[in-house]
Amino acid sequence: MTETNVSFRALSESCKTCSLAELCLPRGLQNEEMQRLDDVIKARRVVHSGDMLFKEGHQNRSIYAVRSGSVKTFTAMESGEEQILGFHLPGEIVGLAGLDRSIHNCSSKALETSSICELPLDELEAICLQIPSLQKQLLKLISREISQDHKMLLLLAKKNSDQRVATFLLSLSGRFKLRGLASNSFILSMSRQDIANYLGLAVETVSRILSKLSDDNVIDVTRRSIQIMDHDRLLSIAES
Amino acid sequence: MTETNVSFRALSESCKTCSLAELCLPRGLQNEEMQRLDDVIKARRVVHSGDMLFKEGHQNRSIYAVRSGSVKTFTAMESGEEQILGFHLPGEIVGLAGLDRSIHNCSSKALETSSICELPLDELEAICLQIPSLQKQLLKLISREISQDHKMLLLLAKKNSDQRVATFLLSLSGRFKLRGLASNSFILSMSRQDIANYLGLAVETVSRILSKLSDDNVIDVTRRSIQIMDHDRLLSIAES
DNA sequence: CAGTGTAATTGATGTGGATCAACGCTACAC
DNA sequence: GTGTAGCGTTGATCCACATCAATTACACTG
Repeated sequence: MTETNVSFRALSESCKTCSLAELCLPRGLQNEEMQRLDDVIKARRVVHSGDMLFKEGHQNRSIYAVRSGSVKTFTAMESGEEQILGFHLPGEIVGLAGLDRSIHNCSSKALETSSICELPLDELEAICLQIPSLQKQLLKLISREISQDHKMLLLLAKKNSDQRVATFLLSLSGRFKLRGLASNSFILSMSRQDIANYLGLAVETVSRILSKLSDDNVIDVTRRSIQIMDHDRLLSIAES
Repeated sequence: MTETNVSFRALSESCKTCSLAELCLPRGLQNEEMQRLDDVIKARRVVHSGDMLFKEGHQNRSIYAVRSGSVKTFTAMESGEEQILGFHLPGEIVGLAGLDRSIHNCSSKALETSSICELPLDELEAICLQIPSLQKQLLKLISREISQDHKMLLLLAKKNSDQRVATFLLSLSGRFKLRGLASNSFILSMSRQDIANYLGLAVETVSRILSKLSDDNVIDVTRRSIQIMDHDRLLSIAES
């Protein structure tokens, strides 16, 4: 997959004109405030598939907003194997687990060519004290992160493999919709391996379930391209 | 279990003299600042086993610090069954998932007679803007919460039942130690059912593993009383 | 466009932990 | 004391998913 899911969106050089502003950190800011946030953003850089945003164990100095493309965050077990903690789409913030400026307890890697805004914590913290609505939005994003993690705890502790895969597809679908993208037809930026790892399953199991869903005409799968044919059915599988 | 794990500690009426201050929100505050935090604390109330601190779906107006005893937080699936998200010991903060003052996405219930400090978000937010080191400590506690959730994601996605139970016991042990309590001999405030639910296992599995660990002289179990006999062995099981 | 490496699929088999069932222990009531 | 209820343990069986193994489908390279 060489092009991003939001390749057709203009990648503005400023939060003020960024089409993702309503989802991202600048939500609710006045024009002048947004300019100050813009000034904080250290760099809007482009990363490629496999590039690291930050590494576990390193000093944490920034959080990152995904502007286009997608990234994953993951942590290593004692044994060395990785556990994927989340996938992040445009408008989502990466690195919130390290807001206290200690060392990173997870790593982050681009899944495809992506555009990333870097926000140094020192400066972000400073303007948060001056712009209460920014502070508020940051807290909202943190709460959302924790809630999302809680949903995953529930998924991993209670749901069977069918429910996990269905829940995963619906989560992606919903997040694409929120971004004004097609929610019933999208490209997976992550491998089956990544999906399996994230969902606590074997690759073969994920593959088999996708095939079964396809046979049952609930979805249509062609390698990384997904079409949701029967959203209700998928939902009832996810929540069964 | 009728008495709390920290029943011997003085339960002060003020953060300034609270023995848990170094673990809790007031960490790093000056004397005068601590007084202002004290003023924010709405109530120091005593709850009993089974009492709810807050309920999923209700409006979120406060966070809570556990002063003595212990509580659990949990969320309900569509089907109604609960999933425990965490256990909270003295000095730990409950309710961080709802810092944005939306509605609670989980519930919290006391596991035993416990003393709880309630901090209304409106006022907490206000003095956070005035006391930067309080703001900092709050962020640290949030980061810790997210990190803890990430450890649980890894546990649920990758660890087998032996590793899960061993990891659980070591986590409790470490947290008791941090509080100056006996780390090798403690009472579980939660039922086998709660442990199993939290770890994504069946009650029978938890029971069997505790028995096996006891047979192997790694721990000693008598109902809810736990003694860790061989910490290193337990660690090697947890990380195997 | 043949050749190679990686990702994904599909089938066959094995197993860890769930489920079902029975029983033991402790606490509390009367 | 005896009864009873809830929690915890232990044993027998089953099954969902992992693992192992083989094959297929692309993507990339020269």
